[in-house]
Amino acid sequence: MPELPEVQTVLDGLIKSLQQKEIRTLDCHYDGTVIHDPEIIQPAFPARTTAFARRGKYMILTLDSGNSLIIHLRMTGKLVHGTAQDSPGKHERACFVLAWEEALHFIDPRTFGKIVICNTKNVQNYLPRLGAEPLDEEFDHHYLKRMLSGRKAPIKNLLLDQRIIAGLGNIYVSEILYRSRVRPDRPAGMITDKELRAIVQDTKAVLREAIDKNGTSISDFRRIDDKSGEFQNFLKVYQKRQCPRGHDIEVIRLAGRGSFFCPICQK
DNA sequence: CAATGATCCTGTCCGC
DNA sequence: TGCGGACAGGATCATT
Repeated sequence: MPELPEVQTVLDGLIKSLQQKEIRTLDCHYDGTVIHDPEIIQPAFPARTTAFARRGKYMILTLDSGNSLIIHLRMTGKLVHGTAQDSPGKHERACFVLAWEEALHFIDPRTFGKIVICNTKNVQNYLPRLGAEPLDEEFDHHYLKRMLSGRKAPIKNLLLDQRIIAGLGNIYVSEILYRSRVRPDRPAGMITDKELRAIVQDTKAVLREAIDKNGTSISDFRRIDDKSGEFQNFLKVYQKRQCPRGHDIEVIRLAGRGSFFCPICQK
């Protein structure tokens, strides 16, 4: 499940493998995967990428045709660098055809992923309201306190809310709360200042470590070169039976998702 | 507005 | 061997 570190890993791979190469076409092999803005500047292709950016779990590529690409991998999407001769695989939903028979294949078994091509001036219309970037200075305990004060929903639900923090998903929220020693079902508004500071620090630390390890490959996530990330080897509670201190992990359902935590280490 | 639940979708796993 | 059903979950929409 690509979260911020996985998206950043894919984006870093794109910056290296796509660079300013000419994109000749964007083929769609599954109805609904590629979304066209009515105000696309024609011809959209061929085009070259002039800027690569990430906002939350969205990748935004600025093209020199006046258009932009917004890519969201959702659950199972991946981009794989290959050749244009590869016949579309069973789960290939779209394909960027490059010069010299190169291609970027968009593989997405569960079909939730999306690629938007839009006029660059319309990019914001295709992005939802997103909260702070967790690695920006703006994301500190003052911000978190402001967003969570008075809220009664479990802390985990709100850390997953992209309108509050952009980029966290189920795996990293579980890991962050374990490090901060806060139970995921605690009402968010009741978290102490000291704990909020810990959550902010641990969020930044976990994300930086995970980016450093090229993300977490739990099920489908792969890098552009189809290699796995390595952070799955450093998870402490997610899908674990015991925490590092040997206590049994408890699994509960929050926000419709499996939530792993240590009932002894986390208060 | 806040909180919760259903929905989309398919590969995988489990029990029979 | 194969079938049905539960499960996985990011974002969005509907409901209370």
